[in-house]
Amino acid sequence: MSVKKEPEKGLKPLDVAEGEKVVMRFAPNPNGPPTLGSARGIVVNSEYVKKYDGTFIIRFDDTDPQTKRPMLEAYDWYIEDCTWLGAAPDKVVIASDRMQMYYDYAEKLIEMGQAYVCFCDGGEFKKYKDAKESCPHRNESVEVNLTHWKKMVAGEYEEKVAVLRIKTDIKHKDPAIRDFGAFRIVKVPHPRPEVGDKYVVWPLLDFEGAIEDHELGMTHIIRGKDLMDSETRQGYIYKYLGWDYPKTTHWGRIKIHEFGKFSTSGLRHAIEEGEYTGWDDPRLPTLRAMRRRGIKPEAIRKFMIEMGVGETDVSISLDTLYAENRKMVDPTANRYFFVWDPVEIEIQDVEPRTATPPLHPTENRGQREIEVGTKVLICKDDMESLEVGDKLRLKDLYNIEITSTAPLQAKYTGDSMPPVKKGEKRIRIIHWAPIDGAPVKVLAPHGEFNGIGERQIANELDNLVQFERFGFCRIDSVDHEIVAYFAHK
RNA sequence: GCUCCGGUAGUGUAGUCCGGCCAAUCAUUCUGGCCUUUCGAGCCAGUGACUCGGGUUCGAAUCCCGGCCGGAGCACCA
Repeated sequence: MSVKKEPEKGLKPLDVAEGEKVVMRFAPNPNGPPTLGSARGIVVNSEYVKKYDGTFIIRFDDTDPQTKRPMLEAYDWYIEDCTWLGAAPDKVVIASDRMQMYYDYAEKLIEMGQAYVCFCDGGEFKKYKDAKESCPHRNESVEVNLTHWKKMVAGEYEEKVAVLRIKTDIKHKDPAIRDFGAFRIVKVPHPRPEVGDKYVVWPLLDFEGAIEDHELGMTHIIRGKDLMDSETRQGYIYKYLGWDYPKTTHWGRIKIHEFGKFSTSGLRHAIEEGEYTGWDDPRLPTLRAMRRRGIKPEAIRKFMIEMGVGETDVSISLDTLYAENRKMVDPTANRYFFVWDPVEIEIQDVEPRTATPPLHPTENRGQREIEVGTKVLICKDDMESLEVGDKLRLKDLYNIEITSTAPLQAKYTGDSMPPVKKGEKRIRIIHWAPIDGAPVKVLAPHGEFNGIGERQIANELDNLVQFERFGFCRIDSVDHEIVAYFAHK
């Protein structure tokens, strides 16, 4: 009766029947690499499957060789990225391998009198539909429809001439439901070589999905709310075939502030134009880019799970994801100095020495060693605010006082942190780099940064480090120069 | 035009099914403070919300009706 209102953690429970074995799927069209948007589907579905010890299936809905043409490499990329996200599939199904099955069911439905070949063009059919009237082809006999269907499959009609429709209720109050299309003709070969030009008649999503969800024994489906009407449409197929429909949940659109609106085809075009370096360019919302930047899969999982499954459209900022990632990497990320837009500063009255800043401010991970002569590099940004007489501290090195700005010069004023008097602001601390440090390039979503960093950064290949006062970066390569990908502050 | 769905702080969520424990949870952002060493990390604190109007009720974020706002479908895309 009175149920406690405990704050609920994670995903809401699923409606699972006694003894039911949960089967769920993620069903992308591989027309590009998985993005942060895909991650929601991957993570949430796989998380439910983990929770209920079920089966997680990846199904490639690749039945459109033309408009949203699949990309050959993307099939593997999906598996790769799912595995990276901790969502390795129990089973992988490719729709374009299963065409005969779709044809068999189509034929069966025609024989039952529940599907017909329609020769109306789009506008023509819409008129009938809007008037709640049958088109002339709807009442053709089973025999005639079968003949037409066989000619259609055999490639005897041109594109757009014929389509197979499922009979629903032509007078249904919702126009979206009335006699939807199930197959159309596309004479463009499929990109997969094993499929190629074997088929000219391709199923539409509502049909393909309906058949597959039943064939694969799906118990629960989570999908975008743009597919809400699908259940009603597909329900007719299920009714004709005597099947039970899986339990469905819908979620709203997800928009990410940092990336705004993007389309796979738009991104592909921009990459081809050389606007981006590739599908893992740090400015892109792909999972490959996230991985390269050092975003942990666990952070993405947590982020998506906490977002939950709601029907409202969400417009989120990546700050939350970054914060999650930062918590995970902060204890293990070593600290280094990286000076972008470096300028030289000469320090007078000082002996060369070795600075030994700690690798981490709180974890006891040892220290780095930096040889310092009489000159160091500091950021141009820091330099620009300096005036003669300013006192500041070079972090983990010593204190200086600016003596000249026109060649930038300072004098050494002591090793220890000056005591802070009450009410006074603590001395300004800036970071620096040795004059003979390693060249470093940072590729970030907000631009490219070039400068000099500590030489020891070269030992951190593939690790996530923090460049002090700059942000967390993954060291991507250490060849002639160090290349780092920016993760977040 | 027809049909469907949704609306809790800047953002995302918990709570809504089964009204009282909700002057509303958690996270993030923002602001401020702390730190013998990051103006950017860390630590601490603070600001900040039930779309509006009616109704039912002793009592409504929760139930009902209406308005407003937002989203989606009506494709030979997925």
